[in-house]
Amino acid sequence: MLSQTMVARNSLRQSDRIAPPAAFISLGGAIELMGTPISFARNAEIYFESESADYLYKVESGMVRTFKVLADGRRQIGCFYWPGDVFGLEGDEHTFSAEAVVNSRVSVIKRTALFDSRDPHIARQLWGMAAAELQRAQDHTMLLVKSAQERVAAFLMEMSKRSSGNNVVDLPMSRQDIADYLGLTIETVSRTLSHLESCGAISLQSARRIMLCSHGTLRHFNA
Amino acid sequence: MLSQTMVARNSLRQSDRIAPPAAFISLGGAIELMGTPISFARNAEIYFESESADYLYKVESGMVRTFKVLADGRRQIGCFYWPGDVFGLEGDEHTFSAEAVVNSRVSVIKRTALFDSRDPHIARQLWGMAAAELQRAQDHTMLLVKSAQERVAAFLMEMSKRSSGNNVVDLPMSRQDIADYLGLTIETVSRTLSHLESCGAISLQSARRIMLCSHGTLRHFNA
DNA sequence: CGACCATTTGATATGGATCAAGCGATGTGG
DNA sequence: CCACATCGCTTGATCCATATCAAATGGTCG
Repeated sequence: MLSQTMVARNSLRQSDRIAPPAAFISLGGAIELMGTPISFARNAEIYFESESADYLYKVESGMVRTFKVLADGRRQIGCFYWPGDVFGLEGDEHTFSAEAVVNSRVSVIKRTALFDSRDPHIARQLWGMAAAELQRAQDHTMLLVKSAQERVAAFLMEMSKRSSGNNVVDLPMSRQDIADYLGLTIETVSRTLSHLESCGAISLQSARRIMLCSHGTLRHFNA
Repeated sequence: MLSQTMVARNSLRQSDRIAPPAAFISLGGAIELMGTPISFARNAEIYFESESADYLYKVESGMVRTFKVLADGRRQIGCFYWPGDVFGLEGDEHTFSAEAVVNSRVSVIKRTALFDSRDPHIARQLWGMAAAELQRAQDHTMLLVKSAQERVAAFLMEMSKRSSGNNVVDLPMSRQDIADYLGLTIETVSRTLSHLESCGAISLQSARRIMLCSHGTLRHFNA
């Protein structure tokens, strides 16, 4: 129950932000009409825990993680967001911080621009996002009560579904990221991956490139 | 990682429903204007996982739990809802089942009555509920990565805050409910409570009535 | 009183954390 | 181009928190 992480919390350097914030198109109809994407370097901070949540964000390329650092220094990752995902949809202030996992482009739009809109199309999109976010959080809760094998297997299947769709998964995130998402240590994640490989369920082509050989076996481990 | 639960899943008896469903006032303005509350007996089912989520529910008295039964038979409780709380706000179909923890009264309203409304007051209330629900789910996630002591201490403080507000907490739910909420076993919950008592942090006046003696100590355990 | 159910307590087992070392890739300076 | 430092990952040995198995206790209702 102690400090697993302590990772690069020095990610506030302004230099991480590659491009300056663009002017936002303050609405024209739908969420697709956002401002020019902003680029964030690997590990750059996008927003911080407790900042007021004035904007919504959409991943255009790369990957974003949201997380919270507990009193004892451990980091819990709330979610990984893929291109197309919207994040930052919370209450009045952010409950998590957000960082780029790899170099990423993110578009931004003022919350009020959407929430004040009377356009039923926008309202429907917003509710869809809220429902998706709640679903993610609930799924995450269900993950955390499973065994290490089940968590890792479920994680791989989720990553597979979100990425290519084929059997080879390229993980943009580190073992520490995975561990902090699954509520495990890097050692356990690593060992579990090795074990899944020895079972023939997966093949570790490199640390970050994994081939899922037997979805059946994985699903079995996932229970 | 095996069957902790297997509890009363035979809760579908019609007799559990004390009163017949009342006619709903199909909107007049706000959520307060719901139909006559329906009574549910202890452990009675309110809705089932995967049913289409056509209604929203508000606890008028008693307590409601939402839960999901995993493939291996374990039960995970998603949330306990107190009087005044609204539940059932999910996507198009329920991801959890809902049951009364004790004899309870629940008011019901058709989702469409609210979602189709153009009343900005209602829209604001809906977003408030969605935000609360998301917050609950995220807090729950953070709970599940803590130690048993931290989970139990956090649980007690949450219960204290939600109920009387004073130092004596009456728990309407069983140890099994608590265990399934915290992702622990009943034995661990029981032992942890005993330990907290031996530390002087709490006093077990009876199994379900707990006095919080030292909020400081509890908060310390909670980390 | 006696049956039943919820809770507590005890003894032991085990999954994952922790501590520690080794390994492979990547990058840097000489 | 190679020696070497660094970083991310894996593997090994051991420890500990919590699960599991088992029994005792207490509270409730007929």
